[in-house]
Amino acid sequence: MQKKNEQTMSRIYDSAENLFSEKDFHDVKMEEIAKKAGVGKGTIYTYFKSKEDLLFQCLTHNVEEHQKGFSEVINSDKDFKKILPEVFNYMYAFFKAKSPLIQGILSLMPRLKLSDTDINKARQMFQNGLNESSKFFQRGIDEGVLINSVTSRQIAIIFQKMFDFNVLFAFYGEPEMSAEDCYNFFKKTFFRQE
Amino acid sequence: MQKKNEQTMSRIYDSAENLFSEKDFHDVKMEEIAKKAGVGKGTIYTYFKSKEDLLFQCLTHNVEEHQKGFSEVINSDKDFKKILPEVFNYMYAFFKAKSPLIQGILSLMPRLKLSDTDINKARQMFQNGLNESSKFFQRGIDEGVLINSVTSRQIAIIFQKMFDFNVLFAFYGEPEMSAEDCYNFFKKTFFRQE
Amino acid sequence: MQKKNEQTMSRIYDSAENLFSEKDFHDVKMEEIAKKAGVGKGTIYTYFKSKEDLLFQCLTHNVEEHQKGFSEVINSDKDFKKILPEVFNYMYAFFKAKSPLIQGILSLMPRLKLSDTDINKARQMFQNGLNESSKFFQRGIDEGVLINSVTSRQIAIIFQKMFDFNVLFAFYGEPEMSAEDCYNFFKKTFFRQE
Amino acid sequence: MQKKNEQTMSRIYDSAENLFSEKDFHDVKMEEIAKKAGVGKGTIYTYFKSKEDLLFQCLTHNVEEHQKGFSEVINSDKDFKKILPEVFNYMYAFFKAKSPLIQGILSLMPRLKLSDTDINKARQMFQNGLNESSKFFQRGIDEGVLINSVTSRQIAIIFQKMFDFNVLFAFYGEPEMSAEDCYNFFKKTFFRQE
DNA sequence: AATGAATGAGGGTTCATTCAT
DNA sequence: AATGAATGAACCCTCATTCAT
Repeated sequence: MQKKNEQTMSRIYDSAENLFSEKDFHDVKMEEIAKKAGVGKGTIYTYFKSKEDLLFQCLTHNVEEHQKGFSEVINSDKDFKKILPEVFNYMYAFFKAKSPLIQGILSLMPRLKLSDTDINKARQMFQNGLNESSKFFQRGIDEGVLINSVTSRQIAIIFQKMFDFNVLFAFYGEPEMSAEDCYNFFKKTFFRQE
Repeated sequence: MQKKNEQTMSRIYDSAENLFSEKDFHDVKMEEIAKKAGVGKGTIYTYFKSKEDLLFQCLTHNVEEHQKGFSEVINSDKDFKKILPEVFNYMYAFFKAKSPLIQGILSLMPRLKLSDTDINKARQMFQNGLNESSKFFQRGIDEGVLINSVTSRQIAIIFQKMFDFNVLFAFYGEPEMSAEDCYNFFKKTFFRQE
Repeated sequence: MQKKNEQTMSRIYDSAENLFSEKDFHDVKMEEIAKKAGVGKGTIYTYFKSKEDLLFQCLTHNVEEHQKGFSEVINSDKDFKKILPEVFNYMYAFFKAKSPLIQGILSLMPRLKLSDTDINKARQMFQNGLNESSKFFQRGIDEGVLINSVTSRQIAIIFQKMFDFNVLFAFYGEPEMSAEDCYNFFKKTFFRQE
Repeated sequence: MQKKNEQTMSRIYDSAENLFSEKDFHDVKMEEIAKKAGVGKGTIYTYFKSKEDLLFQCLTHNVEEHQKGFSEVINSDKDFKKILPEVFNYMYAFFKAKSPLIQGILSLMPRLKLSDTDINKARQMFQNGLNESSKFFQRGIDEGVLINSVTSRQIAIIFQKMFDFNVLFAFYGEPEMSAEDCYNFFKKTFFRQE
């Protein structure tokens, strides 16, 4: 019984994440989510309180997964310079898939009818993420690879934002930046000049 | 479309811009716009074809106004270093007010039922804006103030994005960046080290 | 002053009659009527109480005009058989142009917010029309041209309905009946067999 | 489109047919249909794409049902003269109930946003109806009961129109024709004189 | 008298959510 | 637990009518 639940829930998650990542919250219909998940519309409400809750759980689900993966990548023993390209590949793939989902949340969050507990949970989650990547970039600074005129926390934020650039680029008709482009750009901007 | 009363239109613009800047397209109700503008619901449709058209016109209206103001600021005779702080003040104020509106458009644009003419107009408008600011940053590069490891166009894009950072900052519970903070940050990142 | 009024009113009549004859009451917009009449929307309300009143006045206007013309045609001294083709030409032209207007009224009438006076006026008008044409067909019966197995009044009603056949014919994809076809049909149906 | 509950659909059909038969398309409100059907407003949209679609389906539904019944009546083995009064009873009852609905369609059809498939289906349906009754009247001609100075097709059309006479009669304040009156009238008009 | 900008009641339609099965 | 038919609040938009000029 529990197993079947897990599977159904998982299918709903996948479907919802896919759709929320693809389009705006209001343009994703519950019916669509149900259909893609291969379940009835009512079933979703067995697992999630509301559409907004579903979005929120998706975010949590995604970000936690992401941060687990991200931690694995950055907590390698190799030195900073060796890891960095991997980090970019990882982030690039993640943001390409999930950026709209996260953007959606960020702009929706203020109006989300969520409990304070939930909001704090989200905040904490993001905080942890930022802390984690800050530590990583601090390592870069400490190893003398990155400039120290900006803090590791600032770098971490810009780093995240960087993967959103493609939205603008697409709009301007510029070619998209590849993971490698991002890496080179980062290098130019934040690496210490020899 | 355009009928008579310049003032009514202006009031609708103001109201719509305010609301579209404050929340998501789907969460702004026509009635709300009308109420805030102090006009009847139907009046809006005397000036704008649809809600989507209204959003689009708001964008055009805003961006054009912004670019006029921006051009005035950057096309001063003073040298780059003197102008830069003013530019930051200007951009900061503008983005603080309009960033959500522009973000909204950017994420909505692909699904907007706009004529090709309108889309091209928008694209052109943004292109012009980017070109204008690119030229400005090129001046900074040419005058030896800015690093030349990134192109002026890239700087222009990062420059724009920078004013979005506060959205993330607010979410992380970090204190907002002031215009001056932005300026200092920019200096640290893009100024040539002496 | 009075003259100018007459002219404006006349232009509104023409415009409204045209449009009401062309399409359904609800599909004719006041703005459209005003535009076609070359007047402002508000002007119509100087002459007519409401859209429904306008429709009603149009009908009255038309039917009275029609009946005046019709009377002229049938009250000729020529004998019945001579006049009949002319009558068909007249009716055919009139119904081709006005049938939708009249149909519109007939189906709308029950819900028309008209004063009892107005309704009685309309009823009287139609009654007069029927009486007039009944008299004519009675002449045909009396002159031994028409069969006497149906009353003149019944003939008069069928006669009117006949000109509506083309609506059905068009729908069935049959070729329209010309005035002459109508005449021949009438002859076959109502003429006494020699 | 078609979901499950046959009964709900049936209730919507009945309600819509009633109302569309009673008044003009534009004067029938979806809410009214829903209320009369004892369902929620939204429920209608589970079964019908739009108001226009509902009207169209009503027509199809009615006409098909009518033609099935009509066929049963006329395809009896009894001879023409025996069947005819039954036919009149049947048609009279049907048109008394449905004529306004059909009239409504016919005048609305040109502006209905229907697919070509739908329009052709409708046309075909009406054609079949006409063919069926034409065949019947042809039998009357062949059996020497009806005059042959008009074609069976023409008779079929007049026959249909005859049941609309009451609309005009009501308007003129004449007493309605009963089924028997219609029959007698038809006899007078189309029966071969002995 | 003439205008047309302004109005807002009203209607069609959507869709998150519920609940009987 | 799962379903999907049913619901109705909510929303965009239309258009007859009004009224200040």
